Amino acid sequence: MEPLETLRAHRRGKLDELRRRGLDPYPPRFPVDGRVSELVTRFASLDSAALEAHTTRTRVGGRVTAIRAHGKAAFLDLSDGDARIQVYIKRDVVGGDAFALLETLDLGDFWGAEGVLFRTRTGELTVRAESVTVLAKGLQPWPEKWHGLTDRELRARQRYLDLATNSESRKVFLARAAIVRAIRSFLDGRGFIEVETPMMQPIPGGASARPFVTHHNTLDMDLYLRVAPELYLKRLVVGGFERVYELNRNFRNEGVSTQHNPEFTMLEFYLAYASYEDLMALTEEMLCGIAETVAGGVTLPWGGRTISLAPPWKRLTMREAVLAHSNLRPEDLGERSRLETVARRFEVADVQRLSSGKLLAELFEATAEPSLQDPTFITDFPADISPLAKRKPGDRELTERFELYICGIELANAFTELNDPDDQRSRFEEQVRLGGGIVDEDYVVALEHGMPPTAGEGIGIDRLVMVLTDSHSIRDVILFPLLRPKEG
RNA sequence: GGGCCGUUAGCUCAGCUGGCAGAGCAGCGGGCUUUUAACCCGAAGGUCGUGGGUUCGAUCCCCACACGGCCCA
Repeated sequence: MEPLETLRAHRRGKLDELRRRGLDPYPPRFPVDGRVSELVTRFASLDSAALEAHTTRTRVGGRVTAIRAHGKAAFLDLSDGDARIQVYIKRDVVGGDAFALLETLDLGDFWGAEGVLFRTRTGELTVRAESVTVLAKGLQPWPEKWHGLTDRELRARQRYLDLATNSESRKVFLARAAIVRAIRSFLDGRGFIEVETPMMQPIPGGASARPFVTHHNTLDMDLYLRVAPELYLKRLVVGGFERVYELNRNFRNEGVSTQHNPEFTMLEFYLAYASYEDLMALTEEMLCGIAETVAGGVTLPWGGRTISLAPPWKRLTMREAVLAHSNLRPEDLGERSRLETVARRFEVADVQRLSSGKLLAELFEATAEPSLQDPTFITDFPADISPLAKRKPGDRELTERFELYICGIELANAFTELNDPDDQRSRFEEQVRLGGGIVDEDYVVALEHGMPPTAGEGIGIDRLVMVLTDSHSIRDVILFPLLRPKEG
C-alpha cells in the first residue's frame, strides 16, 4: 500500500469508527455563539478573574489546526481562518466516551465544542469543553503546519489549501475584495452607474488582442469572448448614460506571464463632458483613496522598495520617456528609416511591417516601461496605435491618451474618446489596412447618432491588486489562474 | 517561441563531480490531566517527475518529454 493511501486509509478508518459509534461525521447543523474571531475579540479584555466571576458558557465551531494531547487531557486549536481559540478537553469533565472521540481526530477536521470560557495560566482564552461534536471529518492529509504550502503550483491548483494554511495568501484575497468594494464605492459616490455588457460578442472590439472564439449552436454563429467592453459602454453613453462603469472579466487568447492571465478583470468607466486630463486627476484621487482604505496609506512596499502614490504623479510623453530612459537622441525618433534602424537595434521583430507609431511604442516598452516604478502617466500616444482615441488638437498624428505605469506595470489606459463618426470609420479602415481589426459599422452608426465629448479609462484590477499587495505575479492575485492540466 | 533553474515520503526540505535514500512536521504504537512549533520513547513510510542512454553500478552524468518558476521575445 502506498503511503498516501495509508494516510487516507487511517482517516477512512476513523470515519468508520465514528459511524460505528452511532455518530454522524457530517451533521447538518451546529448553531454557534458567533465566529471564533468574534468570541476572541469580545472576551479579549476579560482577565481570568472576570471570566471566573461570570461563568460564560459558549458554543464554537472551527477547523482543528493543532492538537496537543496530554494523556487524559488535550488542547485543540479551532480556527475560523481569521483567528483561533483554544479548547481544553479534560476526560474528567467531558467523560470517557467524548474523550475517546480524540482517537478519531485529525488536523483539518471541523469540530464543535461547548463549555465555559477561562484563561489558562499563560493567560490564553480557552473553552473548557463539556461536550465536543464532530462537524466534518477530513479524509485527506493536511499540509505541514508551520510552513504551509509553499509549492507555487500546488498553491494555485489547490487554492483552498493555500488559503487555509498561508495567512499571507488569505490577506491578498481579502485585500482584493476590499479593493473592488472601494472602487465601486468611489464610482457610485460620483454618480456612475454599474452596467453589464456582452461578454460574447459578434465582433470583438475595443482592444487589439486575439479573442477566444465560441459558437452558438441554435443561431449557428461564431461569437467572440470579449477582449474589452469598450464599444458597448460608449454605445451606452450615446444612449444617455453619461457616467457608466463595468467591472468584470475580459478574455485574451494570448500568452501567459507574471502579468498576463487569459481571463482577467478590468474596470472600464466613461465620463461624459470630461477629457483625459480630467481622468488623470480622477485616477490619482481614486487610487490614493483605495490605497488608504486597503493599505492604510499612500506609501506601498514593493519588493523591498517603497513606492509613493502621493500626487501629483509624473507625466511624460511617450517620446520623452524613450529619450529619458535610453541614449537615443530626438533625431533617432524622427525619419522612418532612422526609426527602423533604432528599432532593429532594440531587437524589435517585423520592423518594416510595423507602423511608425507602433515602432515608437515598441521602443518605449524596451527602454522606459520597466523603469517606471513611481506612478507615471505616459501621454501623447501615436494615433495609429490608438484607433478609438481623439486626435490631439494641433498634431493629428498624436492622441489625447495616457497609460499609467506603477512598479513598472501598465495599470491603466485612458483617452478622450473619439466621437467623430467619420474619423472613427476611417480609423477602423486604417486598422484593417494595417492587418488587424474589423470595421464595427454598428458602432459607427451609434456614433452617428451623437456621443457627447467623453473620456474613458480602463484599469487592470488584477495588476492593481498586485501593486497594492506587493504581489509580483498575477497568479498570486487570481484565485484560480489558468494552469495546464497536470499529467495527461 | 528562446534561455536559465526546479521536480526526492502526504507537506517542508537535506542528499559531498556516481557506490544500499535522510531529517522535521503529519500519520501509526506507547507514555503524559494547563499545553501552545507541547514533550518523551518506539516502529514505519520512497517508481528520487516520466521515458530513453552512458556505466559493473545513476537521485547524481547525457538526451527527450511533462509540469512549474524566473528572465527574454
